[in-house]
Amino acid sequence: MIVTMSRYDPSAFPPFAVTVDLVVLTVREHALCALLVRRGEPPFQGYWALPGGFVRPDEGLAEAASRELAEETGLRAHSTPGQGAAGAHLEQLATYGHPQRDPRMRVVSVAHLALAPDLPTPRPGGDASSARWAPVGELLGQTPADGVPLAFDHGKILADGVERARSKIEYSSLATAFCPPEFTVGELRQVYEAVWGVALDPRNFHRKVTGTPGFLVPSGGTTTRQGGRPAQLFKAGGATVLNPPMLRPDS
Amino acid sequence: MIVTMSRYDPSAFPPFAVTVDLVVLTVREHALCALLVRRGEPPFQGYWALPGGFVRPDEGLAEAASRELAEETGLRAHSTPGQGAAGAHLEQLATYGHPQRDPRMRVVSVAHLALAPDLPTPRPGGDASSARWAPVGELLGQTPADGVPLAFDHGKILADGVERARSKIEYSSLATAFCPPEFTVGELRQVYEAVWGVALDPRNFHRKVTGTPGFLVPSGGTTTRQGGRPAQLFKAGGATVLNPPMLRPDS
DNA sequence: CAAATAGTGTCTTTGAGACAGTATTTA
DNA sequence: TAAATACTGTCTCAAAGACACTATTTG
Repeated sequence: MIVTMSRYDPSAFPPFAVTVDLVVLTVREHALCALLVRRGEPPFQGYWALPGGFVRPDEGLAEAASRELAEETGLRAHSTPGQGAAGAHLEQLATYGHPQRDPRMRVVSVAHLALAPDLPTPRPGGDASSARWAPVGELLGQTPADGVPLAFDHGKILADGVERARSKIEYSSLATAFCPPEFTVGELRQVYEAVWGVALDPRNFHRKVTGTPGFLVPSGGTTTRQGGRPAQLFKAGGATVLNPPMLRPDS
Repeated sequence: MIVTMSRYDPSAFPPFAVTVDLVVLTVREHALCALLVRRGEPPFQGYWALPGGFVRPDEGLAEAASRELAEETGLRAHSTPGQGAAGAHLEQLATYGHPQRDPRMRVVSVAHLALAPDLPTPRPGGDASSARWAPVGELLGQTPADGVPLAFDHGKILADGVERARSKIEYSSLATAFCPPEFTVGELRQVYEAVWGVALDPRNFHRKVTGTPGFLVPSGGTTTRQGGRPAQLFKAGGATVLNPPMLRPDS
């Protein structure tokens, strides 16, 4: 497939397929989990893969990612944090275009990262034969026992997405994207603990997040769904950048 | 150009052109500057644009960006900081794929960010009729008087690249990519001041960078090229992540 | 000499981490 | 009652910002 082309003549261009792949993350049962779908046909038939699909001729990249997300999960996407409910945070992650990443032809994939609160049960969309939430710890070589790798270069894409999420909750309010519309400080702390895989001091965490301007806004109510003394309920505040940032231990 | 396709059949895919565009930044005369080339043909004939070109059928995205960088500047790219000399830092920035971003056809551009030390004079590559280093302050609406916008969506791409550079020198050693192989603490401070557009206290800056483990390594020599008392020369150290980070004033 | 840049020291304030202690619920 | 979670306060240490001071060059 050699195509003669001049540098400024797009009518003679080498043809590529462009897809979007999604790293959809949530926190369930104190673990960071990613949405996977099982491939129904070759290549990599029977392997688990990230959800995704072709970008249509007349839609933008974010639009395609948003459409795929809705097809796979029913979530509506937005790029500002704090909506909760049936919404997920969605942002572009990176683009993967190794010439042989798809054995059939040249495919460039624009990966996106979606962060969502815990959802009922995965809803397989399109023609994927099934879908599941997989703890990322079991997928990223930390537990190589479970070891069937993901299809294509999706293991690398997932690792990049997880790393992006881990670093972004340090200096942004994105951790609230993993929470329902109203949540307690303890629930937010469990998000940080699950995403970072560390234990945080509940007392210092409380002082920190309630003292960071614009991070949390009291919603007025309280809840005892975590047991113990009733906890104040909060909504995400208007701040998107945290100043000072949350500090990840060790690193 | 409507193409019938099934979700998993890439032999019936909607055709896209894929390009790489480069945000090449350097610091000259105390100002952050970007490399621009003038377009020789429509659309946007006579406008300034970011350098870039088509990805070839058998090359990867980083490979294409590296090739374009060499064609436009003669720089060899690497993705680890501190090489200096004829090398530039190169990393993927983001991908831009609005359906109408190129009036001729559907083009998806994978933008890359390159950081280079001050270079002799721009070397127009390919068939660009000329090239220049433009101070980014004059391009980003901060001085709207100079006001001819860039071609396509390159103004947005440039803004995203500058923002990436500004934030990345906070927590990484990337500022050394703007320096020659050996440099003084004062020269490194001028890089931070030019990229951030602020004045920093030379004494606190000196204490900070020399106290951050792995950031700088004394090379043994001294220089008086900045005037005044001879200054120690340093090379970039092995650290890529700065802990604690450099703090940008105000923000 | 003055002026410029390099480098050190010192004080104050902010904030992170450790952790004691109190408050309010459920079992 | 014990146990769990929510929250407040206090101490210590690290580091950022302000800035006085000394060191070594050029003009």
